[in-house]
Amino acid sequence: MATITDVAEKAGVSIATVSRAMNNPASVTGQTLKTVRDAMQALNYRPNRSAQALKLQSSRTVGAVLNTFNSPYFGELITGIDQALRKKDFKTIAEASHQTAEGQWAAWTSLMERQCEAFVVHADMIPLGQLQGMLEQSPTSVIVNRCVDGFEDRCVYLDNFSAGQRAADHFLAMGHRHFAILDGPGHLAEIANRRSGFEDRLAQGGIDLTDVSVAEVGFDTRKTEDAVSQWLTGGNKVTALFAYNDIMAAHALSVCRAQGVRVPDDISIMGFDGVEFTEFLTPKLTTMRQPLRRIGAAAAELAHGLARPDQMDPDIKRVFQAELIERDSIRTAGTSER
Amino acid sequence: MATITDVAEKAGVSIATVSRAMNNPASVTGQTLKTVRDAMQALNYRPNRSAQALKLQSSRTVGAVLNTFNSPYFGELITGIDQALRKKDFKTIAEASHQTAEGQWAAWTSLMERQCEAFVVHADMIPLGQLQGMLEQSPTSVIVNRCVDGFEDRCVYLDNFSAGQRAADHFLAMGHRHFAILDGPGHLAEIANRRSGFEDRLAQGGIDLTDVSVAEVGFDTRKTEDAVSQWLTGGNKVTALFAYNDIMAAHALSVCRAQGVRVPDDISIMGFDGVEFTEFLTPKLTTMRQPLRRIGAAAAELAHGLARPDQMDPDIKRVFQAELIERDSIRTAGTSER
DNA sequence: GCCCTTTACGTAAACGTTTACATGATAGAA
DNA sequence: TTCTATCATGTAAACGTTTACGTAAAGGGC
Repeated sequence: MATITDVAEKAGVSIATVSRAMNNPASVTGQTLKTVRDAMQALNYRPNRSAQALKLQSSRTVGAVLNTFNSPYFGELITGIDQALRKKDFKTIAEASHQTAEGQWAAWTSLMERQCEAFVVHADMIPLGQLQGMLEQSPTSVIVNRCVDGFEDRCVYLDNFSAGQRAADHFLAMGHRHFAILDGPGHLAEIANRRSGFEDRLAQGGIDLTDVSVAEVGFDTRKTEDAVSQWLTGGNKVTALFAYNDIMAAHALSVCRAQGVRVPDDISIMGFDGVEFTEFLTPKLTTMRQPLRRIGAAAAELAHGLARPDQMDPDIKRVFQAELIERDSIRTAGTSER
Repeated sequence: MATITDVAEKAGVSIATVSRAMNNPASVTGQTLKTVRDAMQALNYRPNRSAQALKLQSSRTVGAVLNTFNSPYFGELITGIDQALRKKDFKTIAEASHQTAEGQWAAWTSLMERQCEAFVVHADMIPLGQLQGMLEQSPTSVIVNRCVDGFEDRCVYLDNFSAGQRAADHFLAMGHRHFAILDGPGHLAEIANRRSGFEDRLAQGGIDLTDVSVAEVGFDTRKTEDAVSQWLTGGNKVTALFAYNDIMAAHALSVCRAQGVRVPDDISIMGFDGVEFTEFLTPKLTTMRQPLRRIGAAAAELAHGLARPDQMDPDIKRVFQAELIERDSIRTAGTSER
């Protein structure tokens, strides 16, 4: 790679002049500017951003810690982050943590070493205390999709409690009384919130929570299938199934189909996340959509603002509401059952 | 951020000793090592990778240019890339090009400026001549999913011609004679290859190619729906539909469902790519699977080998074959039709 | 006890930038 | 013509590392 010195030599000027020609063209004669630009062109010169970052103490980069790259959830999130940052003329570096606490730590610190100026971290596996400690130490880190006590102003997340409530409301309004929950990993605070909201409204609606079947299936699709299968064959008349994400809802749908159980006629299913493929399912899946792109963008803007306090937008939205997408996997209870 | 100088001061040694303590612990006394490590701990020291890269002239990073972040296709690809690089103790930086030639150029050069040592580039929009020029200039760039004349040894891709052939063979073997193709952007070489392969075998099978309906729908889902809708209502008895990707196949499925056309009874559909959600479709989609993760991994290994010729694995696979996943969206022709 | 080897550590240069400051030339005012 | 202000450019230091080289102390062989 050609360096600024090569360009300077070729153009017959000093490296300072080359630097000025790039960063402040007005401060250099038209003639010199042309010579320098020609030299850059001829040598295919590209500035070394590492050197630049070192000198300027600023990399114009924010790092993002994601669980994985190949999920529609994180795909949307990172797209939102990247789009927002692009507008600020910042770059994004993403690292995958593979959903382990160690991976999240490793990715986070790796991004710090790479001189990112701010961070958007999906830190769902890191224990609360440690997370708080890190947030204390790293003033430009923002946590996405988790609300951390004492650092609410540095968290951008979905209001899961309320989302759970509204999911329950919808089922209740459709007349459902017999519930099952395909639950995510219970140690994840936001998943727990969501379920709390759901059960909260169920209880208010007069449902005995001990009658609600809950299977904590985590990310295990096999467990999901077993649980659904059991609900379908057991005599407990579940008519409403709330899944903690769309993938699990899709698996539930498959099990129903395999067992000849009709959706929504025999059982209604609600997904969560609202990712693209839910639209292609049969029936089209009713789901609570997370505005992931906007969440990502808001988190990125917040992170950017933390790194550049003078440009901080004072009213960045931090708490987002899920949106119920009514499609075809839920119908009123009772019609085919009583 | 604490620097190596801070650590050296705190530990009461020179920066050289701190550096050695990190990179070659054996070259330092047990006592000093401990002092230094304590100081690093206390100051929460993280080495500055920019400075390191500058000095070492090596960033241990490869850059990847993708069309987008939120597609299952690129999700799988980048996962493969990242996994392979991780094994070599390299990092990945991905940039999204938004599927435009300018975006691909911008991402590529941006990654060069960020001192990546090698590149995995999805450069489907860059004109051939320019691409060849760039490959000439950048000896550690590898192109993924496109075969560039004269640079075959730096391309890792799917054998699309053969994939098209095998797709046709499958339809033919199932007795189909009336075809429609939902085609991608025709200017994309690999898409064209795929269609050539498909038509090649059709012709060999005695099909008159002028009888094959082709709609070049690109990425436009609306066009897809219109085209399918027309085939379904027209009198031309299409029984076999070959889509250039799974998304378009899913849309085709939706249109069929909306119009009361049964799949596969009335029409058989084959997708392409084999991404995860095809499994959740009804009927489960028969599709040609691209081994994207392996393709990504191979491309990454090749790129790494280019940057580190001494570690180059001489027999990295460059051409991959698609795999037919037989599911439920294709059945033998004739049963319900003649 | 002396010399040589080994060992542990420090000094300083270099990587590619940016920028404060210095310098020399040009132009305008007298 | 001379002095000064302005302007274009050059010089050199600094950013945080690594590492060749230098140096001083310790250890071993006689």
